[in-house]
Order: sequence, then structure tokens, then C-alpha cells
Amino acid sequence: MPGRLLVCMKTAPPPLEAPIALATTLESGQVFHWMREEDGSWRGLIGDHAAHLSEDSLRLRIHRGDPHLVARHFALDHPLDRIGQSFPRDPMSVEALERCRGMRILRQPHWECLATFITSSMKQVAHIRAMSLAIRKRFGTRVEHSPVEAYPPFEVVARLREDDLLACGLGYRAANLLETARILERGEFDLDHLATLPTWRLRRELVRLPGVGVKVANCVLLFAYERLDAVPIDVWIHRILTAMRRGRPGTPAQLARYARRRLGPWAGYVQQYLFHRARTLPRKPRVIDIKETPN
DNA sequence: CTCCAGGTGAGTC
DNA sequence: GACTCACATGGA
Repeated sequence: MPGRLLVCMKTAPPPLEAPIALATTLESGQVFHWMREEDGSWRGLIGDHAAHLSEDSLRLRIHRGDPHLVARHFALDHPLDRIGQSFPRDPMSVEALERCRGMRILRQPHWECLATFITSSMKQVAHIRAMSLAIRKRFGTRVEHSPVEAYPPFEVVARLREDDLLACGLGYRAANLLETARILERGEFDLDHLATLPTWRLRRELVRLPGVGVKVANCVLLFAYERLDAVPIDVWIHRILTAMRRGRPGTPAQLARYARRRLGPWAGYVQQYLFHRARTLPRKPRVIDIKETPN
């Protein structure tokens, strides 16, 4: 059975006609290294494989890159229609679904995703991107036809000095990324091997790594291990869940239980749509306290 | 200037 | 379990 299934999966044509909102997907805070061209197309890397893509009314166009790899990375096989139908019916979720229609949860390389989210704590999306690009520029490997370098593998990061990462703006995160890379390099932890574990056991393993708590672990589960029911709860989602609970505050564990119950079988998808909706909502103009300036 | 950001880990009760 | 605090950095 496994052999036959493998053959089927290998020969099945990639579902390239499936709808996708490319810009929304690439700007939603899952991945941080894609570059938008003047003409609106996108250049970036899938691992160390260069890709040049564009989208027109939710139809993907591949200007460069292996279609099978692109289809897998951008998860064109996820049943977006069914996922959308599973969304909760409250106004926020409905609006998020409308606003982000076509957004997909990527299948990212394990290490690359883990590393970028270790650097994500207490940082804005723009900063995470800046750190990722700095690390790629200084320690990554050049790839032809790509405007960005491939993320350095953990073997390379493990041999850096903390100063090298501090120079990339990581601050206190530098020590965590370095130590995690060294644990992987020593072979004490195998990210690919763990992929067969059930979600709760995989999460329990990931949080053993320095700089990885429940939130980062859930990001990696969702964005790299295709656990589409994992719900990372950051400050934004925390606020949103609290609002859904009519302002009733809750501990992290309570909010996680609530999210699991309320957001449905594709809770990770709902979470990502809610996150992106909240972040792209027009910002309320800050109330400025006008004072007489003494002179 | 202050405030905030896709949190984590250690200490304390 | 829950609560508090320090931890670097940079943009608004």
C-alpha cells in the first residue's frame, strides 16, 4: 500500500489551477523573504530553489520554478472551499474570510521556519523580515535567479559566534538561535525525523529547544509540519479571542481550549486569516494630547 | 520622549 | 497550574 500510494502521489499532476491569493499569503507573516517586483510579481526561494511567481484573479502563474515544488510549498492541495465553509460565523471571522480569500498556509522547510520564528519573539513582522534578510545576506548561500540568499543550514549557524547574530539585530534571541542550531548540529534533535509524531508529542519536543515556547512551537507546527489545527496565540490573536469571549479574560491555557473549540477543525487557518485581517485593518489614528508648548 | 511588537524562561507562590 | 519580571531592538 505505501508503495502504490507513493507512486500515485509522485505521478499525480500538481493542482496548479487551484486558487491562491499570492500577495496575501506572502505578506501574512508566515514567511519573510519574498520580494515584490515592480510589475507585482514575486521572487523568492523555496528552500534553495529559486521561484518567480505572479497571480491574476487568484490564478497562479509560474515564471520560474519547478511546478511540483511550487504546488507543494504553496499547499495548492488544501481544500480552501471546505476550509472556508468550516469557519465560524461571527462577524470577525466572516470578514477575515472575505478579506483574505485565497490565502494559503505554506509548507515551509522545518529548520528555516523554526529559525525565523525563534527570532520572532517580541518583534514586529517587518523586523523579523529584516533579521531574516540580514542572516541570509551575511551567512546564506547565493542562488542564481534569486534576489535573496538561501537560509543558512543549522550546520552553518552552529559555527557562528553570538556577535555574528547580534550584528543581524537579533538581540537576546541570538543566544537562543545559536544554541538551538548547535543542538541540531550535535544530532541530539532531528527536525525531519520528528515529522511522524502526533501533534501534541511534536509540540512537547519542540518546546525543549531554547527560544521555543508554546507560541513558536505552534507556528512551526502550523507553517512547517502542516498541522492545520495548531493555533499560535500571539498578542493579536490574544486580543481577538478575548473579544470573541466578550472581553472575558483568560489564561493562555483557557484561550487555547477556547480556540480549539471555537475555530473548528482548521483552526490554524482561521487563526491566520484573523491575524492578517487584524494587522491590515486601518489603524486608528492615535489620540494626540495637544499641549501648549512652553517657550 | 514613550509605546509596542507573531514570547520565553526563571523565579515565586 | 498562575502570576511577575527581565530580556535587545527598532519603528511609529
